[in-house]
Amino acid sequence: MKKGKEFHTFRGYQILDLEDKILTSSMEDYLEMIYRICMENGYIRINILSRKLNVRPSSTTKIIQKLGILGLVDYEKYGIIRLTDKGKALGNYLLRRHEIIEEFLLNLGVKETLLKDTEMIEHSISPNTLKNFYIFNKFLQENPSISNFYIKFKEKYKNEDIELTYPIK
Amino acid sequence: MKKGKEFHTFRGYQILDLEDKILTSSMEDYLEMIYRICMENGYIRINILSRKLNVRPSSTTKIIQKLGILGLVDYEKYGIIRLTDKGKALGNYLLRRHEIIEEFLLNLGVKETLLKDTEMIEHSISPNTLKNFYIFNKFLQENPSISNFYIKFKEKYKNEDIELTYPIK
DNA sequence: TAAAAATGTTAGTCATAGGAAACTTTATTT
DNA sequence: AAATAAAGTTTCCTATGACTAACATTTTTA
Repeated sequence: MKKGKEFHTFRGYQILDLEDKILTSSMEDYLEMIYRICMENGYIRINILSRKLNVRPSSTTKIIQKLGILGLVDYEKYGIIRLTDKGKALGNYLLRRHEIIEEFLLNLGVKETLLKDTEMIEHSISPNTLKNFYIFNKFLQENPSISNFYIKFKEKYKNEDIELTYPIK
Repeated sequence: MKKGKEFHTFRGYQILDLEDKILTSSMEDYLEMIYRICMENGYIRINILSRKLNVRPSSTTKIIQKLGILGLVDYEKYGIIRLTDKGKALGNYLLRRHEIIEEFLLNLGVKETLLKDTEMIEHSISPNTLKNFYIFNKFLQENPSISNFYIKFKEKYKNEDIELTYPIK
């Protein structure tokens, strides 16, 4: 009987996730970006998407084909990419998740690494943890005095050198 | 001139990280576990480590060889694994990081998925974000009345159905 | 101490998702 | 319309870190 406290490697978790998740982390990133742009523009092309995500078109083609098979985008060779209803629903969730995490990190005081940390955490947390992030955002929103108090509290530690960086080169 | 707002895929970030990071995420998981056990036991063996991380011994052997080359563990074929000073310093940091994140999530109300979320976030955040987590823990610790107030606040939303889960099967 | 069991290693396979190069198709110019 | 440029695709390659199977070594037990 496992105690539910079983450790796994990062890779191990990823492999376990494959079994019950529809999309891999990278596929989610593509879909999220497609959603962002299609909501404005109606469609997107391989090239633009590649540039937005800093990958080569050949990588994008491959992923789009997969998203097509999954019924998340409408797409045929050399054509434009559009979201299906299913793709829209999922894309909307992904963007929402992104925004909750981004606001959460912002509330905590994260700045320079905001985008990267958001994009990495997106793929790391369970729906319930996301909900907790969301509730925390709400908490600060509804209690501005605590929010301000917290901001002042942070200031104290701002320059304090708590060594929380890699100890070796 | 990039605006520092450049998006990347999950994979893209991982590949960028390889350039300036010493260890991959999985290697960090192995080292952290080695540290946990060596601090108690002085050494560890391939088999035990494999069981702890839910991987096969052949996977462990390969990673240990890499950690050996990096000078983080002392190890020779069929022998025991010990941490070098360098390995201890890094392992200590990794465990510390783990514990800060775990406490942070606990403070937010994460329970069932605590271990998995902690292990995933470990590899997702920058040192500065870790520091922000740490400061938040301190904040609640030093302000128990706010901490209690926050716990009550969470209760209100506990059963509220904010749909923050995958919208499709 | 010889046989059996447990432990550890090596070699080869897999999937993901990135890239380069060569090619095809579509769009733009002249 | 033909030539050129841009966009997209395909094929093949790479790395990581899982796995299995076969083999080697060490430890235990009879």
